[in-house]
This record gives sequence, structure tokens and C-alpha cells, in this order.
Amino acid sequence: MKALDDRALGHVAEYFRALSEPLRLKILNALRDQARNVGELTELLNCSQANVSKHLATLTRYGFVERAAQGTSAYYRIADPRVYQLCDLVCGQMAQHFASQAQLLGAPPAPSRARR
Amino acid sequence: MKALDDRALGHVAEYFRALSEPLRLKILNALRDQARNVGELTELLNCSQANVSKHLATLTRYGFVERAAQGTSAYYRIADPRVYQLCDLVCGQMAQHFASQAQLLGAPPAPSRARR
DNA sequence: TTACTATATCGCTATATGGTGATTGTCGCA
DNA sequence: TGCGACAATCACCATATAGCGATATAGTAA
Repeated sequence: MKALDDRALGHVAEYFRALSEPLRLKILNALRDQARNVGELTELLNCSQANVSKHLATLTRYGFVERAAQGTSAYYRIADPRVYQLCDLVCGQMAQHFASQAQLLGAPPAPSRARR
Repeated sequence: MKALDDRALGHVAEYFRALSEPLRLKILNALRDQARNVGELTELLNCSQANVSKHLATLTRYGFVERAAQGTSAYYRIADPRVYQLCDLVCGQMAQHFASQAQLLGAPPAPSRARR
């Protein structure tokens, strides 16, 4: 990703946006170990079926999950487990960010250089 | 990220959202090799100064960049280079996603084992 | 057929936010 | 002091979208 043209960069932004909704992350988390159908997800996540379907459509469009019809049900499963690498990276970076913020707020001595 | 509570999950979503704007990605890309002030970024990215400032505020809030006042200027630099790891991961996953989509659409022979 | 279930989609509202121009605040210099 | 440059913020508009209830669609079984 040295010199990205605008088009590619827009795609990357869309990719991140697809992961920027708590409910979609919950869905990915619920599918971590097993495929589930819409009804199961609706119950697990405690929200409306329409909403789950809409978010599943988004996740499918970006290739995060795959759909498999089975009778009248639709089972979804993780299409690319590497999405969890992204989440793990973010978690690690967030942890460090929060730690440094806590240090800024709570550290009395303020050793090197403080304030933003 | 095994069992994330809602609070942490919301934070992860916010983190991804911060990276879901093309202009913010452009800024990060422009800061890849060197610190720049707001005026330079405004010219480089060919957009309004107010807009650049707003996005820089967002990037600062989430710890992606750091601000250093210097005279009347404000120089911004990458605070955590690991953000590029995220972008690289996304680029790789996107490339594969597009490749498989192209294969689904246009591939006649489907050589070894098709479809991811 | 008819009835039932499961999922996808539609229409809608409320909210969030990207973008802009104008304004404000701050710093450095004459 | 006043002036000019730079950056941050304000007020506003336009758009995107999460969420909801209602409806449409597809599969299954009687």
C-alpha cells in the first residue's frame, strides 16, 4: 500500500466501514466457531430479524461471510477467518492507546512531555 | 477477542469507523514518511482546511496521529505505525476477495478447486 | 391448492457525519 | 499595539444508514 490511487483507497475505506458497526462485529463473533442461521442470530443478538438480515447482506457483500440455503433457513459462516486478525490487531492497538491515555490522565509526575 | 463485552466491542467498531473515510486514509498515507502541517496537507489532498482539521481531530482522538505545535503551525505525525499493518491486511484480503469474485464471474475453466 | 415458517426486502424515521464558508483564537513579526 | 498567517471551531446543509414495522418471497408440509 505504497501509493494507493483514489479508487483503491475508497475500497479500503468501505472495507473498514463494513466493520464499523457493533452489531456486525457481534455477528462475526457469533459465527467464530460455527455457522448459524438468521433466526439463531436474531435470538443470540437480541435484535430484530430485519436488522440481522440487513447486516448479513452487508457482511456477505464484502466477503466476510458466506450464505448457504438449507430448507427455508439460511446458514451463514465466516468466509475468511483472517478478519479476526484485523480485530486482534485493533484490540491490541486500542489497549495500548487506552493505557497511554490512562497514563496521561493519572500519572502525577508527568516525566517527559505532557499534554497532547 | 474471544468474548468481547458490548462496551469493548463498541470501541472496536469506533476504531474501524475512524479508518472508514477515504480522506482520513489519505492523510495517514501522506504522513507515512514525514510529519506535515495542516497547510501542507490541505494542499496535498486538495480540499478545504476546515475539513482537514476536522479529520485530523478525529485521527488524533483515536490515537492514530500526534500533534506538535510549532509557531503558528501544527505538525502532525503518525503516532502508531502499526496502523499500516491494518491497511496492509485489508489490502490483502480485498485483493483475494476481488480475485475470487472475478473468478466467479469470468472464469471458464475453473482449474483446481474453484470458489474459495 | 392452503397454511406455515424462515428470510429478504420495502418504506419510513431519526441520527450521525462529511463537507463548506465564516468566524474565532493564537502566534510571530513589524 | 496592530497586522498577517495558520489552525480550530462554529453553523449549516446534504447525505448515508441503523433501526423498526410491515410486507413480499421462497421453501415445506398438509
